Amino acid sequence: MDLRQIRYFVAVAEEANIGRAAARLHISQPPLTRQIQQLEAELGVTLFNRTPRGMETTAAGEMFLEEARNIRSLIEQATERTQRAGQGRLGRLDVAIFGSAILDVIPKVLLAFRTRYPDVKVVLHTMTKAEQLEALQQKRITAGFNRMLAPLEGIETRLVATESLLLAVPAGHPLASKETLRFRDIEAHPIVLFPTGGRPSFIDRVIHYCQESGFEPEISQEVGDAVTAVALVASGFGVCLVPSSATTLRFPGVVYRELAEVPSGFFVDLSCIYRTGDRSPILAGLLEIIDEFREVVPRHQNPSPPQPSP
Amino acid sequence: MDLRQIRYFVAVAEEANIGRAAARLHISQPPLTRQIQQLEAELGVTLFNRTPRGMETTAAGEMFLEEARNIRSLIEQATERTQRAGQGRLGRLDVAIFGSAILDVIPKVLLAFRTRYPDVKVVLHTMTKAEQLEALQQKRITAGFNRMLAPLEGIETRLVATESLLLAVPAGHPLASKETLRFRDIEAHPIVLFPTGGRPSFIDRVIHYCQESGFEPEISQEVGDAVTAVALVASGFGVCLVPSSATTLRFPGVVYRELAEVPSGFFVDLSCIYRTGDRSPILAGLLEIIDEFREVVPRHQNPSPPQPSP
DNA sequence: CATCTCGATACCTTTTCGGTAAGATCTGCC
DNA sequence: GGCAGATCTTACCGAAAAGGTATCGAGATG
Repeated sequence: MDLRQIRYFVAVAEEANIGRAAARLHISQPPLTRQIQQLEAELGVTLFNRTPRGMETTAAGEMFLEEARNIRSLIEQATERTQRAGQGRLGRLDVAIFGSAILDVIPKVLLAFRTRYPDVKVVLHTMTKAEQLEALQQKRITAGFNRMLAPLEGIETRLVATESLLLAVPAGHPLASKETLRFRDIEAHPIVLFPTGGRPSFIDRVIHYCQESGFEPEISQEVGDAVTAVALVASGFGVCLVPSSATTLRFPGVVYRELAEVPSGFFVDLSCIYRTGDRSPILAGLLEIIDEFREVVPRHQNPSPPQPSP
Repeated sequence: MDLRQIRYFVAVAEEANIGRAAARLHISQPPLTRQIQQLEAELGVTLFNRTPRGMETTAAGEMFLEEARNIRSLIEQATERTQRAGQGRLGRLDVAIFGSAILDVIPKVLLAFRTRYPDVKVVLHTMTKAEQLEALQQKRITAGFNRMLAPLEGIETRLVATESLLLAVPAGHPLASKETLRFRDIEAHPIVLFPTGGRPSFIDRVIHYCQESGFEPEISQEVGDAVTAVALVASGFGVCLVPSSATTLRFPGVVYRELAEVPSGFFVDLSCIYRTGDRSPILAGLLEIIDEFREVVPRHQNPSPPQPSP
């Protein structure tokens, strides 16, 4: 069987006349006769009764007409869906985020993506940095969001946002009442760090800041993610350095304070990671949106060019 | 697009390798390459990423693979359903019956048909004889059941059953108690006749019997169908001649009596009517079942060869 | 009975499909 | 680093299939 034969059959069935059907198909009549005969031979069924007035569908022909129309509409649908998938307007986007990346900019990016590509199903997976890299290579996800990324073979990164760092302080804490807070002021106070697992991470960065400023931090506790860290701050475990987007986390008993006289490079990047050479148009659409958002993002604080202390 | 291309595409997608796919399709590799290229060109979409290890479906390719499998299964279904329709094992049978034909043999025939052809939907229409003939010509029905049919242009008949005639008598009626009942005994009693409309009908036949036996019947009432007639008999309107199959109608206060010394041709035929030249295999199936049933049918009475009165 | 309509058949031309041979590119191995 | 192997692509040729023209045959029509 052949789609041509199906198209021809429908024309003949609808016109009930080979000559007219041939005209409609822009071919001459004899080849059409032959195609119909071949179709009947292949199915082993008489589809038309030949009358002196033309062609009249049999019951089997009527059945085949119905199915033929189904086939044609399915093919139309297949074509359209494939083309839309090719343009990235239809399909599925598997994205991994780390625990506290649900804050602020990432939901905004994903919301914009879903609005622009309503027929792309966005599936969110929660994964650590290491899990994201593995999942990327196994193609279980198309993109991941993370911070503190070292350049890696086969993985590309795209900057989403650069965030300044704030200090989360319990409301009654001595530091909460100071007017201007300098980085060195942290020295005397226990500090909560995150995330555990997957070094180098933000923890190493914070320790490095402290050493650069000339002191060793007193580590109160290491926890898995920012949300837990801020919760511990609320309970009085100590203070904690968090990306500015964490201010979306309004925790009773916790206030966020900007710091002056900060060490150099006192900010963190949030990036999107994906496979090098991934030409998926859906990924391209996501990156495009990320690019649009990046210009708008740093609103809690300037993109923090390393501030020399006065 | 072409079913060949779809078949080829599925093979390549499943093998992820043009060479192996070509082997599976029993063609050489270059034509396969070309068909895939043509398919991609026609869709305007890249379906595969060419890697040094083989062919890897893109997201669009994945989408098309899914649709391609749907298309193939739909075509398989179309083929099978059409073939079954061609053999009369799938489709629809529109049958017309007259009011009281629901008795006895016709339900049995239709039940047997539905058992043998479970995928043929049987649709029953209630029509008078005239309506049946019109519906047949307009192809609204495939077959009808009726009695007393005159030969007609374009209509074929097939005998379903030949039934003897019985006399329906009210329980307390003088005739109900007689030991042997002869046809002439009817003479003194009012008679209920059916069906009205569409002469010549059973009514004329009964009147003819009476005249042949040498008397004019006293007509109590003419009604539309046998069921009504028997109901009137129960109410004391008179007696009534009914086909033997009417004994399925067990009406309180009505008894059925056989008659002796009957006129010649004292029976009625029940026939199936259909269009001359209708080659529908479903109709053929119905006629086949009717033929099988006819041999079994006359069980209330012998097929009633005209009995010469002694 | 001549004529018209419609589908089927015969025969030829053109298109398309599949096969063979050779090219280009990347991987992996010694 | 160069060479063998695998894989897809390109080029060209013969074979199969599709379409076109001319004609036939059967049934309807005036």
